[in-house]
Amino acid sequence: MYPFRAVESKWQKRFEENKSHQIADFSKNPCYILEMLPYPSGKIHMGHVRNYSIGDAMARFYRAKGYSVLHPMGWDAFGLPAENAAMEQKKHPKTWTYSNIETMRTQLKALGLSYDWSREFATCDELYYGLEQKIFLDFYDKGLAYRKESWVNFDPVEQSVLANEQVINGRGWRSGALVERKKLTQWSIKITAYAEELLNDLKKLTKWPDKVLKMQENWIGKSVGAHIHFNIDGSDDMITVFTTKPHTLFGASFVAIAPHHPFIKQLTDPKIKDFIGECDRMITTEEAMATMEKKGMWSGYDAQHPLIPGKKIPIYIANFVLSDYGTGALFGCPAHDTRDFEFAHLYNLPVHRVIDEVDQENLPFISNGGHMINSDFLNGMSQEQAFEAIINYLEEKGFGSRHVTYRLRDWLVSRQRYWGCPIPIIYCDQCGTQKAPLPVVLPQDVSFDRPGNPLDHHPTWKYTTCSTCQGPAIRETDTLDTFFESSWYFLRYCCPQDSVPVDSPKCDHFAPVDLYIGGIEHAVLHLLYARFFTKALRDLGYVHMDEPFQELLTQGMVCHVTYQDSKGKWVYPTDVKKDGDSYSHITTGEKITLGRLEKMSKSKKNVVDPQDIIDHYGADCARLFILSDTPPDKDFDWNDDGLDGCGRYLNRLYRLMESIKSYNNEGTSETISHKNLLKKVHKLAKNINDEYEKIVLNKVVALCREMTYVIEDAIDQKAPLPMIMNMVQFLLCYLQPIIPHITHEIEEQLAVANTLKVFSPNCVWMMYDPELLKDDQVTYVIQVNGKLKGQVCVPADAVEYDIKNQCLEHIRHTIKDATIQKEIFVKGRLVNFVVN
RNA sequence: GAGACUGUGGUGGAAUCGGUAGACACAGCAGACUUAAAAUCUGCCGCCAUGUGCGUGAGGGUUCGAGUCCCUCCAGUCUCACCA
Repeated sequence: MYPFRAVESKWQKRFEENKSHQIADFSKNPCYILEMLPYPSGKIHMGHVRNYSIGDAMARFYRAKGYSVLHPMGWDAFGLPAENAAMEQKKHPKTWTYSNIETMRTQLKALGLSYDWSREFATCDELYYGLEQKIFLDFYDKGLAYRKESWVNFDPVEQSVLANEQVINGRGWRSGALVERKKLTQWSIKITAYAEELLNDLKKLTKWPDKVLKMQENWIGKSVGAHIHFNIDGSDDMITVFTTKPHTLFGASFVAIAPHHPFIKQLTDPKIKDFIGECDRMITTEEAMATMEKKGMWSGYDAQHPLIPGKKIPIYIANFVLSDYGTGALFGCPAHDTRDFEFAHLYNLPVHRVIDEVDQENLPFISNGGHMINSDFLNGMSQEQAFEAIINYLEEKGFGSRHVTYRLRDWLVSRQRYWGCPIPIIYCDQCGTQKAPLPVVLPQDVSFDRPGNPLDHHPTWKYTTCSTCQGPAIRETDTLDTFFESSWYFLRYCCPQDSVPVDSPKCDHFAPVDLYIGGIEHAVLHLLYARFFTKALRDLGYVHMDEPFQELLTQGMVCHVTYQDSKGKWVYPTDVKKDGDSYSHITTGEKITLGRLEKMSKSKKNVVDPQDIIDHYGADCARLFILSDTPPDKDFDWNDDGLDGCGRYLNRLYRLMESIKSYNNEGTSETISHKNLLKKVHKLAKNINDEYEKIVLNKVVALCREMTYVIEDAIDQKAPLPMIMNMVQFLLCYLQPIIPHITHEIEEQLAVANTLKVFSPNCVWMMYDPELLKDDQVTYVIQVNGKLKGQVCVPADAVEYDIKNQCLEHIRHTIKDATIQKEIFVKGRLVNFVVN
């Protein structure tokens, strides 16, 4: 039996003592492999094990191939759970966080992950967030960080802003209180300044999954159209609308504005005030938004149609018009827009058709085809022609202009929270908004005994002096959204101790990240923010690259079946006993029903603790199992049976080693059969190399298992020892990235017995010999009318004529006297006879 | 409502360019070893069944040949969701 406990701790100790995973040689080819950093919530979960096993296999692969691999790890350590823990367990967020980090670091080390721990940091380290404040001020100087009033989700119990995803059915996810829409002055980051570049550079990301590129493209949401100005009857004001279909302007029958459009301020009718209040209350959840009934109210004003003198169209306030998209106003053309059509029906507004196409009588008519009608000078044009023509006309007359709008909004970063990076700003009555001297350090003595932001309640911290006039001033008490920290940590790993946020030469050496691995749930926000930071930091001179992550692998979720008792309560897998086809509770004996496979989550209790797996089976076994059956990008279904199989395989490897150690080499000589086994090894070696390059690690494992059987055959067939040792070198080399402990142990033990050296101390990647990939025999498949009828083995240099004849001989009895009408010959593969 | 992706044995999954469907594993079955068990080893393992059979969600098409390409439909998963 393979003594995994002793072996694993031995090698982990040795790796650490030898600093095996720190970068020794800066002249070699650099390669940066990175996995998304974890939130230190307490202990690691299976998702971490999967993410980091994939990353570690790739890091070890490239290291073994001779690259100087940067493979760091750190902690995304700011965030709300630390404050919740402070309230529930009376622990200081800092204490809680660092103690969790301690636990999780120990766990990651127990998995044998090859991180360069000398570069580790937590984003809540004073050094890290202090330098982040420098970046914030750089953004501020460039106008990329600014304060604006915006509508936010405000939780009245928590006294804090909530992110959209923290609002569930209109209530705060934790307090359960009805969320209010509130207008607050908040710090925002001008990500929209980079919208066009963020969109265009998606083209450069050729090694990103299409799905993620598409999601980012949709998120940025570029729309090309026009601004059109409408004069208001009886007012000096003007309403500007954004539209992507300016050519349908002659079909306009109303203008609709958002409930918070500036024009509303002029309206005094109490009924309108009521209506706006109603709109405010209705919003919040996304599904509700989508299914919400359209409601509108006439503002009491009409707009003058810009192109039809004397024609007036009503101005409505409508609940479905978004105040922060476009101009917060639109014109409705019911004939060619479903939403406008619906609205027109509701309020009996006219429907004017302006696009015609044969056999398309029904309204609303929505398509890119047809030609313009009822539209004066646009009549007869295609939609594209009319689009250009009307924009030119509007610009000429000063009625409007070409305009591009993005769905992407600026990034609101203020949070009324303690456990985050303080926004380094002070407010002085005399001098206004001032940059704070850095670093702005979080005070330790805070209390969480009342709602709201502890920084705001702190008796002294908030009060300071203005750095310009030395007069009294107060600090900004909001902290930054924690996505801020994860937007540049990958640059910091290149220079974790430097006194500047990012040291350009060090960063230029390793960045951009060659391979970034993490969950699909970060497809938009984190990855978009990180891309934005990279571009902004480039423009500030910190880095010299456009994109942070060359290749992206989004690994699938780890899933497990769910169990429920008769009352519908979730039950942990460890509490379930299986008897044949039925399941029962291990202590109460109650009947348990099997639910569907779902992502492992604490709330459904369908979790398996990685620590239990490491304790019972060892790190190599856990790593092997999680990499073996499922491609990294697909969801992984956990089942304990597979784990036993992996344990058996490790034992098998260990036995293989022992049989080699006691191998009797006397009187053996190489035969053709041995040579063929060697060829098999080289063929497998080629495939394994290819699969590693493609990060299809489940196939790497499958092919390695095949290679193991070939070596066992070679031993059974008494192949010469040097040949067997050579085969084992291949196998150990290819398995080492996946199961590092056992492979190092076997290498060491065989090195004592013989003279094998594969990867320690100096890595040599085993490369197959192309000569040995060639076959002197080729198998041809014989088909009749495309159906398989047999196969034949011919010498590799056989000519087409001979092969065909041999095949024909083989199937003559099957086709009897049918005439052969055609013969298809595919070199090296098959012969197909077409008969009538 | 819009879009994207996926669909292969009891299960996870293989199958370069359209060329032997089911690699590798899990589960299962039978046997060997053993006083016995564990471990290990050997064999079997898509279906009907014994053949010119059927079979990659269903139906059609292109082709000498389709899991792979095209069309229609069904199911599931995910993303976006009044974006003017």
